[in-house]
Amino acid sequence: MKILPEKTIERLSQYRRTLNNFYADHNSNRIFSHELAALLNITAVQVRRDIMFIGYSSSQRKGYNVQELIQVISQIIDTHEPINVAVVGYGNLGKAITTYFVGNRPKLNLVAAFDIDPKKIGQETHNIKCYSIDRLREILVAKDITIAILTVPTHAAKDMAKILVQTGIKGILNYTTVNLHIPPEIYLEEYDMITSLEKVAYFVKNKNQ
Amino acid sequence: MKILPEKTIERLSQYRRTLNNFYADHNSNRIFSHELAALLNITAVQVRRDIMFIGYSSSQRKGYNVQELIQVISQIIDTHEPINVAVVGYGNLGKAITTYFVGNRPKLNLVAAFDIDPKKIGQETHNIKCYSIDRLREILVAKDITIAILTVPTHAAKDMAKILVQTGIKGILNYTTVNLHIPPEIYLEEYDMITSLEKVAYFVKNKNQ
DNA sequence: GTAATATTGTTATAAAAATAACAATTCCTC
DNA sequence: GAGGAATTGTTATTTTTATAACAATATTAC
Ligand SMILES: NC(=O)c1ccc[n+]([C@@H]2O[C@H](COP(=O)([O-])OP(=O)(O)OC[C@H]3O[C@@H](n4cnc5c(N)ncnc54)[C@H](O)[C@@H]3O)[C@@H](O)[C@H]2O)c1
Ligand SMILES: NC(=O)c1ccc[n+]([C@@H]2O[C@H](COP(=O)([O-])OP(=O)(O)OC[C@H]3O[C@@H](n4cnc5c(N)ncnc54)[C@H](O)[C@@H]3O)[C@@H](O)[C@H]2O)c1
Repeated sequence: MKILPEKTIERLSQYRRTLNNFYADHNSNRIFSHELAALLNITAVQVRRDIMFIGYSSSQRKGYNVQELIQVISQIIDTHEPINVAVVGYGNLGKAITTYFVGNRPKLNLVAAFDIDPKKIGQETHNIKCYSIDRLREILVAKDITIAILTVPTHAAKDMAKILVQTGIKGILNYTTVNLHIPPEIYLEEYDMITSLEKVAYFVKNKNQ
Repeated sequence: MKILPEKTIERLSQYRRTLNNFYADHNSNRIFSHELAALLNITAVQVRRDIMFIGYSSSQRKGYNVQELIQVISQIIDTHEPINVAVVGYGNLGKAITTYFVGNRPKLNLVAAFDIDPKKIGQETHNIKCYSIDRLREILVAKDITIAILTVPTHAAKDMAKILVQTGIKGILNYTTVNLHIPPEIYLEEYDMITSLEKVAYFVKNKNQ
């Protein structure tokens, strides 16, 4: 299948989460585009267009089959084999993420954490161990880890990204407040909380214009 | 000034952060559009266009004055009076955020945290106290808090949003994996880590297409 | 002092994303 | 079973965002 737009991929992830909740709550196997849209604060057309993109269709006038839709979305955004993920930097944020992710997605396994601090190394949360950063390459290979979530301190981010690239990582989700420069074949997603908060502040301030 | 595009606001926040770092590192007061762009992995035109939007200009051929540019950006994205922010839900993520924010932005003050758990109430990090959620309205008013960062468990998110709306909050930054439904005059920004990670996984998988 | 070069500022164009419009279909009511 | 209503699927349009093109200007090299 042709590669899908970024925004569609983001929404597909949200659709799946919402559909799972919907199924659990309503025990209904049918959902209309406007129902799904309302749950996500978007328009029904948007939903239908995304669903068109992924090539799924319902019999008209009946709404979508919830289970089927979940499956079709999963076929697109999940991989066949589970993807293994590591947290690099087991501090406040790294630990929060580790706790949070455990068991969250069947095909996205958080399988290791790394830190440089001897006090952190050896710690364990829900069977996820924190390893010494010195063992990064060894463990990445051994556990077939392809994605890293970067939560080291700002000053260490650049070097750590370099090392991750050298070990052959395929994707990085960067939560440090440093913009990384890595080869284009490695997928990089960056998120900055302060930027989000400043955005909220700006639009709160300027909402009546 | 006319309201600026969302993406420009996001980039302005990033520009300011990058400019501050640049100034500290290089002790230079001049930066070219292509330098700033390279630091952020974007194009020089994008930078120049954003700077045009905010009405700042350098004398041609000399690059931008770093300090001035920081100031102009600050005038736009900062408020005159500092904005006060609260974290609602003092768990793993809420605590991480609290620790992280302290002193980070001069005009964005994280001034309180809230929780329902008696064990959390009364805890203090860097002078930020965790209050009982029962005192939400009282403290929001007393401390003039206008923005809330929501980090309660999923099941409590909906109700908490309702309460925040009732107390007259102006903006919410929602980190729970629940899409909120609040009146349009309240600015809402939502971010879901799982969606980001699933996006990375998808584009890692489909990078060669 | 002139030509070449580098850089900005701005307009023009393209690409991406969202919304609107509407035909086709199914279901419901009578 | 005719007519109306609701819903999907798709094309058309608009809006937003990013990129390209390029004139204007300052700087540098000679
Ligand atoms: N805490 C938050 O809510 C938050 C929010 C936004 C961004 N961030 C960013 O996330 C990053 C981490 O924040 P935090 O609050 O968790 O900080 P933290 O200091 O609690 O954690 C950082 C961890 O990284 C470890 N570390 C240091 N150097 C390392 C290296 N070379 N290799 C491996 N591990 C190393 C430290 O030992 C520590 O455990 C920072 O860059 C911060 O800017 C944090
Ligand atoms: N931890 C992460 O890295 C992470 C990442 C993405 C999203 N999230 C989301 O953030 C939220 C919090 O995650 P967490 O890992 O910090 O969970 P957590 O359980 O550690 O923290 C939640 C806190 O909220 C408090 N709380 C419960 N009900 C409350 C109420 N009615 N009012 C006020 N406080 C209340 C709890 O006492 C607890 O301290 C969840 O919705 C989760 O989905 C967390």
